[in-house]
Amino acid sequence: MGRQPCCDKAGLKRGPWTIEEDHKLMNFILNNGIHCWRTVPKLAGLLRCGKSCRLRWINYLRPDVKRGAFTESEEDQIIQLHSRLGNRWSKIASHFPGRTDNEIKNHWNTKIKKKLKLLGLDPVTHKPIEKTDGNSSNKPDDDEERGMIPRKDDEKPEESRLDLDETNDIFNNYQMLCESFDLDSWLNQGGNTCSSSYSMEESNKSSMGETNSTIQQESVKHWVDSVDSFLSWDKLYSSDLNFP
DNA sequence: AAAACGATCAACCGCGCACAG
DNA sequence: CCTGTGCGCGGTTGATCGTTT
Repeated sequence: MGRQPCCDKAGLKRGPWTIEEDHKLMNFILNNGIHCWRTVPKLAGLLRCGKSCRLRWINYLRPDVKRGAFTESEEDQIIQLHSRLGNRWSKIASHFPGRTDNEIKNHWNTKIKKKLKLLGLDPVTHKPIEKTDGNSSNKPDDDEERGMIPRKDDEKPEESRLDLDETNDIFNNYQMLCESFDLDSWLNQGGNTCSSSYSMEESNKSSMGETNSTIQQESVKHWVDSVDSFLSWDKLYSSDLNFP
C-alpha cells in the first residue's frame, strides 16, 4: 500500500528558509510550543510541511542549538562514539548538548572521515586499513561507503558493535596516530570555514557538568548572539520571549 | 578575470517505528 | 491483530562559497 505523503506537497514552499519564515516559526513555537508538527505550519501561517518546520527548528532555530566549529575533544568523542554506535547520529548527538545529528553527520562525512583515512583507519570499522595487493577484498571508496548503509542490527543494544575495551584500544590507536602527525595544521590549511560567535571554551562547558539551567541560560544567550547576526530582532512580532 | 573544481552544509526524501483507534 | 498517522532517523542532494588553475 502506498504511503501517504507527509503533507500535501501542492503549493508548499521548498528550499532555503527566509528570515520571515524563520520569524514566523520561531514566534509560533515560542508562544505556543509544539504539539503536532503537522499543524504547526498551518497555525504559524507557513507554506511549509510539518517535517520541514521540524527540521528547521531542530537544526537551526532551537534556542539551545550550538553553532560553530567542533573542538578537537568533541571530534575525539564523536570518533569514540561512532566506533561504538555506528551511524546512529541521533544517539551520538545526544552526547553533545546543543549539537544536532545533522551537524554531526555532516562533520563526520566532510571532515572526520578524511581525517581517519589519512591516519590509515577505516572510518567504518575504525580499524587500520589493510593494505592488500589491490584485489577485490580491499574495498574501494564506493564500497567503503557501503558501510554507511543502514544496518539491520538496530535491534542490537547500544554499544554492541564493539566492546568497550576494543573501542578504547581503537581510540588509543587513533590518539597515538594523531600525536605523531600534525593533523590540525593539515586540516587547517584551508582555514576554518565555520564562523561562529560561539567559542570553543563555551562549547566545552556544556559537557563538563554545569547545571542545566546555567547551560540553558548560556545557550539562550549564545543563541541570541548568533541569531542576531542574521535576524533583525526588532522585527520580531512580540518581545515576550520567555525562556524557562 | 573567469572557469573548473572541491568542500561544506541546509534541506529533502523515504523508510521504519510507535502508537492510537 | 490490522491499519492509518505522525514523528524521528539516516542517507542523499544540490546550492553556495572558497580555492585552484
